[in-house]
Amino acid sequence: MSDNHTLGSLIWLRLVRFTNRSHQMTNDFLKRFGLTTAQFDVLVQVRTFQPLNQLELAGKLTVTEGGISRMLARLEKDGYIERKQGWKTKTIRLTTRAEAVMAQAFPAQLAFQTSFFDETLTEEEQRTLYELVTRLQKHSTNKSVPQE
Amino acid sequence: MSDNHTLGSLIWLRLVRFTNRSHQMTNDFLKRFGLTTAQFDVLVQVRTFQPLNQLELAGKLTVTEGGISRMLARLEKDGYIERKQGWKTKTIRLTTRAEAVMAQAFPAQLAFQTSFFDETLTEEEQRTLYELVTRLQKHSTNKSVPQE
DNA sequence: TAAAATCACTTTACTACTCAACTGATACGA
DNA sequence: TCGTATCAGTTGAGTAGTAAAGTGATTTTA
Repeated sequence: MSDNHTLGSLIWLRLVRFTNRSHQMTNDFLKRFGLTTAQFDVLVQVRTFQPLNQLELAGKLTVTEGGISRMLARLEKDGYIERKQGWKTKTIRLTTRAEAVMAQAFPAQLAFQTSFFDETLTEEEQRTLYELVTRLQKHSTNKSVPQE
Repeated sequence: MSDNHTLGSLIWLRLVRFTNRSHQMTNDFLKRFGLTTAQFDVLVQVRTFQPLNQLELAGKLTVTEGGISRMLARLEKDGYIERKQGWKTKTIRLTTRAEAVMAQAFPAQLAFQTSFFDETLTEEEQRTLYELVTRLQKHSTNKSVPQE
């Protein structure tokens, strides 16, 4: 281990480059359905948890309220979601158009995403990776930034 | 394993949420040095590989040429880097100001980043994770998006 | 019951990226 | 020597995010 790196920092770098590349390729892949990676990500969450409000959705996507507000405005304009102002909150649902697109896009994207892993890791290795990454991800939601 | 998920897609989701959260927390952490995560990432690469040109740098950061062009324009304006027009290419170097900032920021950020891993995984587990992620990352640089 | 707090969401100004069209300099073939 | 190709970098238009201030309707409290 050199002065300039720790095992953790090397893992971090690989993770960032990998997720970045995958994000770009997923964007490219999803073009055939007229969706971006971020839009697809939102639609999957809405599809799974609808009806839900904006704050709940922001939490699930690890994005701020402001970010969700804009994103949903675009998706609404494009006819993918509906927002209904209820008692204090806006309730989000997929439109039938989005349901139709997702019925095609979801299994295709699932297969594409899965191929990244199936082409390099055995099932045993994937299980190990899932366990380690799950611990990391759960820890990161509790962790806070140290004081200055 | 349900109809809606594969092991690979579950790993992917955890990875995206984890890198996203870490990115946000790193932004927060680096504020004390007046840097963003993206700027820090660029400065580390320049520090390590200088002198280098913009295309080389774009490759290392898995970012497009256009993205690097804008980013470097900002960093130059803020006095962190210098660009010298050579035979066809622009050669990038850190300024003494950036060297001074990085001498402080680099070890601090290294320790912060490392803590994410040291607080949840044993050294043995980190070694395993590094090996698996390395294979994934290398594979992702060769892989291409399937035809429509 | 009028002022203050709360709550979900929006907006403003910004960073950071994408793709694709463009610039400007050098090289090269007819 | 005059197009033409190439090549590094820039730019325009757009998406996607951030932090922080603002809105507007309720609800609490003094």
